[in-house]
Amino acid sequence: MDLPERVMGRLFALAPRLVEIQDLGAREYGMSYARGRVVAALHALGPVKMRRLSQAVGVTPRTITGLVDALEADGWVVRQADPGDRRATIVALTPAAGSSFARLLQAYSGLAQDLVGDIPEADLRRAITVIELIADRLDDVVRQGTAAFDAHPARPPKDLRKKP
Amino acid sequence: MDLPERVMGRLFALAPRLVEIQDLGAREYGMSYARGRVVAALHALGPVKMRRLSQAVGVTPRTITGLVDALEADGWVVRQADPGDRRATIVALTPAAGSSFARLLQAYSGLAQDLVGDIPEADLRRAITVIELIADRLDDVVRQGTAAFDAHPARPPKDLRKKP
DNA sequence: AACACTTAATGAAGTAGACTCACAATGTGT
DNA sequence: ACACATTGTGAGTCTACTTCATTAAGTGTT
Repeated sequence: MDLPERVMGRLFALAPRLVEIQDLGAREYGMSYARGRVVAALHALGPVKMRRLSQAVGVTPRTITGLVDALEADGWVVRQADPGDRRATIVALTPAAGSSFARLLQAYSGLAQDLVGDIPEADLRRAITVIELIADRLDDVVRQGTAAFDAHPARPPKDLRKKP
Repeated sequence: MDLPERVMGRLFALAPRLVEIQDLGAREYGMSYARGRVVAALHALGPVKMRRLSQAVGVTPRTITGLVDALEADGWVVRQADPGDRRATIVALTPAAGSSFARLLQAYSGLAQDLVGDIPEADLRRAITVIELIADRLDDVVRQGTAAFDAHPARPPKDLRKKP
């Protein structure tokens, strides 16, 4: 088996575990994975409009409405009017949520130490480079949709699926 | 920011994209991400009991029942009686599904070439080592549940959540 | 100023995937 | 033979996600 395949295979296998560990962390703070991603985006971006938040998280605007509803009910975020655009809503972390999330980030920092703290610096730097390159290129692939698979004509074994 | 944090941060950011690209591939073949994982597990393991399949995929037995129901309706898998245990059901890929999935794997192989085919072999090997190490250790963390976070007492900002 | 067009957020309705709990059928050990 | 464990699934619920439709508000054109 060639190397590129193996790298991607390992990463694909790792992905669900990375999601799971984030899910565990989020639930420890009374959130779900999806809501945790919203809080993380807000932590990184600061107060933003709903529309922008939905793009950052990678879901439709309608989905963000629901997630923000839930986070607002639990006191994680507040909705504010946008002074410059009366159609828009600005979402912001509450101060309490900000410090809660900072604690969660600290826990992840400790986890990171446990996981890779003993690996030589040079190797870590190389790994970061590879991972970043994959992330950038994967971004393009995702943006172009299914183009990566279109070269290989694909059909399910039978076609008993419900028609739209 | 220290290196271990950065490595894990990049990986956490990469995870949703890895999932998304697998979702795209699965949908190209008329499946969803979750069903694709079931088919992938069957491809790797061969015919197995429902129970074992649920462990391989990492969901409850009840969830596998539903996924296999759907895959069976679309002709991806068949249920067979277990000769050695009349309680058990053995799930197997259909021949057509086997070759369909092989084509999907080929598409991923091409994708892997596009993504990291130009990276020096030595770097790829190092990256694989790091990723495998993380996967192994993360496995332990996930198995131990939330222990990694328990050191950091955590509360949501308010406690307005519905009580169980 | 009035018109058409676009954009922002959300209501309504539906689907998929995940969970827990309960249960009947079957297997296992004392 | 009896108690206990295991296997798969029915029933019911929840979260996250989608699309389509709607209301309100901004933007641009004549």
